[in-house]
Amino acid sequence: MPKLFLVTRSEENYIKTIFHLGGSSSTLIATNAIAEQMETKPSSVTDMAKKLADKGIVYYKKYQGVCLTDIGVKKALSIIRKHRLWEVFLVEKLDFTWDEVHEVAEQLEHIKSEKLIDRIDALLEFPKYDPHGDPIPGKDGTFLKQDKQLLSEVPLNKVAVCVGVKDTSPTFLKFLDKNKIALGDTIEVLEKEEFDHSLLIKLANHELSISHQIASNLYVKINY
Amino acid sequence: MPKLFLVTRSEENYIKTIFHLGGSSSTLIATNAIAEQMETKPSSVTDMAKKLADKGIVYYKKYQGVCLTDIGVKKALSIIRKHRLWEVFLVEKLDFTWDEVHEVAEQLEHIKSEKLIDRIDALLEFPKYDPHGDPIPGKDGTFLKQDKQLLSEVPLNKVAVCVGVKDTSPTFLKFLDKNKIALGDTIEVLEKEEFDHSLLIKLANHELSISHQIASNLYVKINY
DNA sequence: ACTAATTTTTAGATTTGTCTAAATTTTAAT
DNA sequence: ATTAAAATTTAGACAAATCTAAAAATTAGT
Ligand SMILES: [Mn+2]
Ligand SMILES: [Mn+2]
Ligand SMILES: [Mn+2]
Ligand SMILES: [Mn+2]
Repeated sequence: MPKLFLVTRSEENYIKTIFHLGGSSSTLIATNAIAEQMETKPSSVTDMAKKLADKGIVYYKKYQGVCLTDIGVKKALSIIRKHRLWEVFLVEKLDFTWDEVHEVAEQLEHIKSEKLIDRIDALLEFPKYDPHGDPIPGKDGTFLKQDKQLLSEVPLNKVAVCVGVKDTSPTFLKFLDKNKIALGDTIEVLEKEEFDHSLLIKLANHELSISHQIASNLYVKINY
Repeated sequence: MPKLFLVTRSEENYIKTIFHLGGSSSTLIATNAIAEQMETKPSSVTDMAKKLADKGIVYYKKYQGVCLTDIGVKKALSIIRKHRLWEVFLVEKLDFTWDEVHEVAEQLEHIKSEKLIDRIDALLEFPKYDPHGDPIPGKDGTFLKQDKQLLSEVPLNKVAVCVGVKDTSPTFLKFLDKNKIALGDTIEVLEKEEFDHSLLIKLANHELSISHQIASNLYVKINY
C-alpha cells in the first residue's frame, strides 16, 4: 500500500548512507553521523528523517536516530546493486580504472529502469563482486556477507589473498596500483614492526613495507 | 569566461527543447511552443528563459521568444549526442527495442562524464545514426544534416529507402514493427489514393496500404 | 544529582523550479 | 484605428532541499 514509487535522488542518497552506516539492522544511526558522512548539516538530516519516516522507509526516533525499515533495506540494496553493477560495467566494458568508477556510478545508480540494470547484469555475466571487492546484492535482495578481514589483523607468516578495500578513495586505490597490489594477489605477512605497526609483506614478485594505515584498509581472506 | 559548468538537469531539458523547436539558428521560439512541448506552463518558461539568458545560453527577447546562443547550441548538441549514443548502446548492446530506448535515454543523457560518453562512442564504433535514423552530433559539435524527405512526398513509382522516423513515439514505432517496416528497407510507392491521401507501398516481401499520417512520419531517401 | 558539553531539533530564511491568477503586451479582426 | 483575442509576463504562492542560529534534549563529568 505505501507508494514507494516516488523516491527522489536525494532520498536515495540518504537511504544508501544510512545503510552503509549500519542502519539495516535495528541499530539507530545518529543524525550527526549521517550529516558528517554526507557532508551536510544535522538539521537537514532531521528534516529528511521525518520525510523518510512518513514514507515508511526509515524508523525515526526523535533524538535517537534512524534505521531502515524492511522496505528501506530493500531500496538500499537496489541502489547499491545498481551502483556496483555500473562500476563493473565501467571497468569491464569501458576500461575505466577502479579509482575512476565511483564518481560516475554515483550518478548512474539513480537511473530508473529495471530492465536496464538487469540487462547490464546479464551483459556482465552476473558478477558477484564490484571492482573494489564489494559484493553485489542480488535482484531478489540477497546480500552475501563474505568472510574477510583486515590485513592489519592477519598473523605473522600467514598467506592471504587480497579481496577488497575498505577505503575506496582514488588516492588509496592509486597508491595500491603504484605499489602493484591488486585484488586477487597473494600476500604473506613477513614482519610486524612493533614501533609503528607497519608491516613487511611479500607479494608475488616483490616485498614491500606498508604502514598500519594501509594495512587496515586492505581486506584479505586467509588460505586454509 | 561565463561559467557554463553548472547546468542543471532542468536547464538541459529546456536547452534541448529549444534546439528541437528550431532555436539553433536565430529564429526566436515562442514561450508557448516551449511550454507545450515540455508539458509545462508558459510562465515557467519565461522564468527559465531569464535564467538561461543570464547564463549566456539563450538570447531572450521579451514577448518575442528565445533562441540559443553559440554556447547554447554547443550545449544542446552535447546533450543530443549523449541521448542518441545511449539509444544506440541500449539497442546494440542491451537488446532494447527502438520503442523502449527514448525514455531511458532521457535519463542517461544527463549523466556528467565526458570520458563515459567517449568510451560508449568507441565501444559502439562511432555510430553516425541513432536507432530512429537521427544523426549523432560529433564530439566537436559537427552535425550532419542528411537529405531525407517524408514518404508522403515521394512521387509515384519511385523507389526509396527508409532512413528515419519523424514521430518517435512507442505507439508509432510498434506500428512499424507490426507492419514489418524497418530502417534500411526499400519502399516503392505504387498508388496514391486521392480521397484520403493514403499510399499503397511495396516492401521487400509484401504490399501495404498506409494512411497519410503514417506516410508523413516516415523519412526516406530516394535512390538515384 | 547537577552542571556542562554535546547532540539534536526547531524556527525561519534561501534557492530552484514550478504553479495560478492577474496584468501587460502583441497580434488579429473588424 | 479600435477593439477583441491570444500570447506573454509579472506577482505571489508552494514544495523540495538545503542552510544558520536559537532552543531543547540527551549524555557525560564530577
Ligand atoms: Mn562506489
Ligand atoms: Mn565499489
Ligand atoms: Mn530519443
Ligand atoms: Mn532517437
